[in-house]
Amino acid sequence: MTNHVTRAGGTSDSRLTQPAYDIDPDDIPDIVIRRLPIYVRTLKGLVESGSRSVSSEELASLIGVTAAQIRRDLSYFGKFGKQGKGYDIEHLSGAIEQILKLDRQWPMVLLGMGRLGHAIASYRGFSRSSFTIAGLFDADPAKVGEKVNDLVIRPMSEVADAMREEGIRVGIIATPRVQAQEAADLLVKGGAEAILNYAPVILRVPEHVTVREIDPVSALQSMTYYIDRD
Amino acid sequence: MTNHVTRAGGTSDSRLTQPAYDIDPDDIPDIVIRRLPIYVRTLKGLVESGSRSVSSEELASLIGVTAAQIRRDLSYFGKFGKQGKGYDIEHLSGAIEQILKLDRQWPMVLLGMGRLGHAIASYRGFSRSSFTIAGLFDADPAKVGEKVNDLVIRPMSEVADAMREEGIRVGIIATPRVQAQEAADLLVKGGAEAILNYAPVILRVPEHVTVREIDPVSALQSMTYYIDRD
DNA sequence: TAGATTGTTAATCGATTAACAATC
DNA sequence: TAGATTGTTAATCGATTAACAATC
Repeated sequence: MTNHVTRAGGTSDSRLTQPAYDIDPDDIPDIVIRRLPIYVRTLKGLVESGSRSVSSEELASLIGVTAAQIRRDLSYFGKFGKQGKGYDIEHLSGAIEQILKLDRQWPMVLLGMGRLGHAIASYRGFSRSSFTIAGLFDADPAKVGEKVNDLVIRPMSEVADAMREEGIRVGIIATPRVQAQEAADLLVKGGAEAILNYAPVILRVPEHVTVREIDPVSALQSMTYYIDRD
Repeated sequence: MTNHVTRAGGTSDSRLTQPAYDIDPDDIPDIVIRRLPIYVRTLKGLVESGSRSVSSEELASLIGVTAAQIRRDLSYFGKFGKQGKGYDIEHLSGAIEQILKLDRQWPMVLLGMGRLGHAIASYRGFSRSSFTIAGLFDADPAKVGEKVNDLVIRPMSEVADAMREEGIRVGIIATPRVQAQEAADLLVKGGAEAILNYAPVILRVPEHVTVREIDPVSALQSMTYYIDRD
């Protein structure tokens, strides 16, 4: 789930909102990291609505968590608020984006260009959110060469080389289930450190690679448990 | 997250693998419920591969969890294995499917027929997994009447009535962000007890309604935190 | 029977919450 | 200044793991 990064030498600028000592990503619970995107999203919504600052209490009620949790989560990374005032929305939003490394655009490769792959390739939500699909790949020679949104589908065998050449370290798997592990292996070979997996399989990857599953079927299958009458 | 079901009167058939006393769904951690679909999926894979029984140890290594966790999870629901032997794969799989109420087909309504909605409507994975899309709805009159896979898109205003008439209690939201809460309200009005939400918003729903989020952007945004070099 | 593996309890680990001193 | 709200610590809650008696 996590890797073993240690950030290099702390700076001595005491005005930084980041704590002066180094943060080891391994010291911060992954569950906290997974909440940060929701904080950013909600803060950006507040910016749109014209607000300038929020208290942890207000933010918490918007998100549906406790104020204590928000304050504790943020305290892992530094001090971002003002007692009596709350948080400056733009500042906090920017700070979390920096923590998550969302202050840049991440190119991604997409593996598997069936129905699902096509839908993902055409999805507009990624680019607004620091991500760009930069390469499409499929194992089926019949699909290779097809053009999808200005990108040409390339042969699966070229993934690893393409990733290294283009400095891509994020991959999306949208292959059929049985080819997903193979796809993951290729991504790892290409130097992937983050994999978004739409295939219904648990992938085996080295410890330094993070994987997140997108699994609507499992989500549905767990909800029916709670449904009352038949 | 959970509701307040109590199953009616326990049976006296002592051969049942289900415990004779009643299980209150609220007594079982949601995190356990969310793992059950993965157990089923993995067991079905084992059936395909021709195996007849598995130990908790083997199953655990396939899934990437501990054997203790699997045994403890299952113990919430009854006794499914044989000491010295392990679990009969078909039997365990069937038992968990019954617990999750996957021993039937669940009709669903899909709200929002933009790009994403179309992709979801065309997805084949649901029907193999106890779910059927039975109704398509959109707020845009221009889309109403359009035929997608044998289903005609109906006006959003008809959702609640359609759900009640057809006895549908599962809904999928694929509307734009700003219309998602409105869509959720309509689903609740129609008697929904389970909502799969693809829109990037936290939905407000009554306590007896379960919601699960499908949020690939947040998943990506939390993974970049762990990426090493820039 | 001996060996293997379950089901379950108690110990451990980790995350959430409550409380409050610090401080804007 | 008084009031509000943060940042942080300690207490609580909940989930995971280890260990092992029960038993196939």
